[in-house]
Amino acid sequence: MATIQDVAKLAKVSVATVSRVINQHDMVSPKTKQKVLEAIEALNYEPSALGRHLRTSKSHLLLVLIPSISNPFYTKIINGIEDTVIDYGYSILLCETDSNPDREKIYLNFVRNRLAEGIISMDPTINRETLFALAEKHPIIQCSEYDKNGPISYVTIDHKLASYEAVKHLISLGHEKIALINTEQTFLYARERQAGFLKAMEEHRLPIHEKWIIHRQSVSFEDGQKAMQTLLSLAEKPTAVFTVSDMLAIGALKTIYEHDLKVPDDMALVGFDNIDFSEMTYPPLTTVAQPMYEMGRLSAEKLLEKINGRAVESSVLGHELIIRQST
Amino acid sequence: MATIQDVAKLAKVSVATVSRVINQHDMVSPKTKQKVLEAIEALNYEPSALGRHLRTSKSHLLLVLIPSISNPFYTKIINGIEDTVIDYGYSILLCETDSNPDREKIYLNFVRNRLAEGIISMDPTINRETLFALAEKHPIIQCSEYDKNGPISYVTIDHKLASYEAVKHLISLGHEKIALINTEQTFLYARERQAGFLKAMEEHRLPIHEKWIIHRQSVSFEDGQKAMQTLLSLAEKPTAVFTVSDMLAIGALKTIYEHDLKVPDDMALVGFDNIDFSEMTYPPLTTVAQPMYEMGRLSAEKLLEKINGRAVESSVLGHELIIRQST
DNA sequence: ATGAAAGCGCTAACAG
DNA sequence: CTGTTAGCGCTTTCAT
Repeated sequence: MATIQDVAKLAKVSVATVSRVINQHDMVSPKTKQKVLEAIEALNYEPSALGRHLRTSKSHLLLVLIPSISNPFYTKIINGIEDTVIDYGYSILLCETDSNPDREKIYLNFVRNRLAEGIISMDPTINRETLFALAEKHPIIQCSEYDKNGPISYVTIDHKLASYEAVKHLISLGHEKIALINTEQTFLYARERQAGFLKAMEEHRLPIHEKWIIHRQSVSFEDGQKAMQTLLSLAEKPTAVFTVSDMLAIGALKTIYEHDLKVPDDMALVGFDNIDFSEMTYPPLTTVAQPMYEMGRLSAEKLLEKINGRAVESSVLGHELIIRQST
Repeated sequence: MATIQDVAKLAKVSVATVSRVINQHDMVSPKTKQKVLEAIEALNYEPSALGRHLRTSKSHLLLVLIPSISNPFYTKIINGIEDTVIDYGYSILLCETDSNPDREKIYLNFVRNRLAEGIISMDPTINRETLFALAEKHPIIQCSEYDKNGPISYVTIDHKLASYEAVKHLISLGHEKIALINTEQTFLYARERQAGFLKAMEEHRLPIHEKWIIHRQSVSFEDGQKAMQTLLSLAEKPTAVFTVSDMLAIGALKTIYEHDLKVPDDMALVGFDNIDFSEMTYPPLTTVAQPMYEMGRLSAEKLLEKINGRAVESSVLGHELIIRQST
């Protein structure tokens, strides 16, 4: 494998000149440049990223932390991130934490050992103190999940308002017995969306049954199925359900059919995220659209800004209630 | 940021000794080791991956090339890859090519410039010659998509047999008018699956209408919808459709409903991949299960073997026809 | 068991 | 416009 030395030797110039040609520092005469280019060509030379990284202390790598790559919500955000950073010569180290603290530790260390220049965290289960401590020395952006009064800039939507509107929609359709399928309230988004749900219910003096508020550990299809099974085993059943994720809603939908009930007649259903699948279900899901691609794009832009030493603000993006046939 | 020099100075030892402690080369006396450990602790020192990489010419990074992260088929494979490589201290550089040659070029270059130690390619659109040339100098494994007579080891299933069985299943149900929704035949899997389809049809002397074989550019929901629209606009319509991907099948399913037809009564439907969502549709999809996680795991293991200089064989894994209510 | 020193491949300050 | 040179932070002989 040819090095810059080999090229210099063959072109009969110094390594500095070769470096100048490579990096387009154009105070190189056309003929020298030509010689160098020919040598590069002849040796099939490619500058080593390893040498360059050490010298410049820049890896051009960004850490992206997600709980699970199986949720299309995250993959859309990743699309936005990747499309953005590639234009700046950066790449992403995709790290699925699976909410496993050991993995988290390994991955977070990538920024401490300079392998990554910064972090976009979408993992709600991550240890806050660790992240905050890291943020003192390294550029970090939180995407979707964030800490209101923490030191880290974030990109998110107004979860409370969004879920408030979704529940209001259900109420406007005449529903009075409304259930909530949520994840554990350790996550901010879960607390916020629950708050929005409660606000809408209270405003309309609707009954809030403890048994109609289900907390599941994650947002998988399976959790949605289980949650709906619980709901349907109740003596008094709700007529509508608001779920905090399309994945949960789709699982719930399946269980509803297995009980020979009809959506939305026997049970109305609202999801959250507007993943592509949500339009493909039967009936298509009413859901809250988050601007996922834009969230990714913006997070990436902010992180790059931060890496370049500039301060960045947090952003709260808009959402939209998409009304389809499940309500 | 503390370096190994700082640690050495504080502990009053040489950098070599610090390095020995860090890397557990234990010909270090317990007391010296203790001193070093204390200095590391005091300085909050973390070895720089950049320095280490240059010195060892190992980045412990692997390139994973996928056409699109939105397809759950790939995310399952990535799960398998990530779970495997993390145990060996490796991480993955996830690169979505979007079938864009410019991106491909950028990403493939990562292995030429030593940023990545090897490649797992799942991209069918990638330029074969480029990949083959690269494979002469760098460890590469092809996953799912592969080249039969190429120089690169691969992990795949028997696409032809799998689709043959799927179509036989349709035939055994009494269907005689069977359509195929495929992608472009530039991809090996598309050719193989089409061959399996044709073989089953010919074996039973069933009519093969040119108009019943649809080729779409990708395997998105939208392509499935469009393909089914084409099929349903025909004067003579098929009674069953075999699609080469669950994503296509799910899109097709939606279009079938929009035409007020019933599945499987008016139109039977078979997918491919057994993504989680295929069980969530109404009715659940009959599909061919690929061992996606295992494909990822095995690809990773083979790549790591290759990086360590050992030769590896290709593997053809088993598949399974999952019969559900769409047929 | 420990240290001195070379050098991985590159960039950039400085000199000319 | 070009060359010399000093590292970036680490690992690893080779001595001792």
